[in-house]
Amino acid sequence: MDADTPSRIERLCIDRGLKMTGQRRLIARVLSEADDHPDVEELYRRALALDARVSIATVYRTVRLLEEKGILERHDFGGSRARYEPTEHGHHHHLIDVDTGRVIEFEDEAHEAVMQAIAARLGFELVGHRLEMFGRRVEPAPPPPVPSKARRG
Amino acid sequence: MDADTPSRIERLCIDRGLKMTGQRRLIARVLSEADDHPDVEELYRRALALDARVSIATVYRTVRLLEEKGILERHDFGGSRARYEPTEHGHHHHLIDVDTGRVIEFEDEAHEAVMQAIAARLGFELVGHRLEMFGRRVEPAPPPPVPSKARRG
DNA sequence: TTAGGTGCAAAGGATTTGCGGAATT
DNA sequence: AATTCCGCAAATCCTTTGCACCTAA
Repeated sequence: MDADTPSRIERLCIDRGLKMTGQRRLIARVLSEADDHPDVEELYRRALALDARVSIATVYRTVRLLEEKGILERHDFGGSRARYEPTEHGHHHHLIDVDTGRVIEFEDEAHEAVMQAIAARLGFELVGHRLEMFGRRVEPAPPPPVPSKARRG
Repeated sequence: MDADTPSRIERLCIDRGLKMTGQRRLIARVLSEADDHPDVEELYRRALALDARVSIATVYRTVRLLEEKGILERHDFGGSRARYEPTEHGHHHHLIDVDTGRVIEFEDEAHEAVMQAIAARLGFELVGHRLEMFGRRVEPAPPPPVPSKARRG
């Protein structure tokens, strides 16, 4: 993606009337190019690699702002820090590979339907829900010698 | 529950060979009597009310120990601190009332089945999962003057 | 007796914030 | 020009820990 072309997230920011500074543009670009679920530390690292004129405080502030604007979603995948991803593709959930830490996204209509049904049964209107599954690959090749970084929250 | 009768949690601790100190007995009792999902601060408060000889550090240590032993489950309901509940009744999940903060527990076989199916479809063996729903009570009375509820993402 | 638990206060890690200077509309 | 933002460092919040003392087994 060209550095001068407004990134997808930058466009969203503009649409919502946010003042676009150099650092916001930068962070928006990093977010737009991410296809994973980075934490603030990681976003900061990626942003720094493109332009050193950012502070981690600004990344925190921006990420928070974008979450409030509905542009970003915050997740808790069990680690100690929050991880973010752009709100875009329809409602989906996450399967975390407990051996590698890799996050697989998925959506499932049956599941959505069940959610609605459960809420209704309990007398509630569903305004949101969150699902994380933790799994282990079924009979993969013998696991690599990479020590799993078991971080606890 | 009599203060001298071992609480349910205390029994579990004994079964797992944990050294039972006065503070552990106390915390075990508080946990056994809780039917909600208190955070450490709250557990500490309740314990203090029964016996002042506890420190919050011990509550933190105990809660962590019991979680490692599988006696407690830690939850993240969106607030800033972790909340705990005894591991007991079968696998269940939580519906958080977004207006009152109240937590409703439920279990649902259909949902469990769907979980398994999703994991299998993705080539994983399910080792755990976490589900939280956020909802709002549906009132039987006619809807308020504001007709359309703008769906927020 | 001895491994392990406890209290206190200090340390830690993630995130927020006050403030003076700087950039955007 | 007015408003909002940024960087820095200090502050917060929740949680963990080092250390000296205490206690269950």
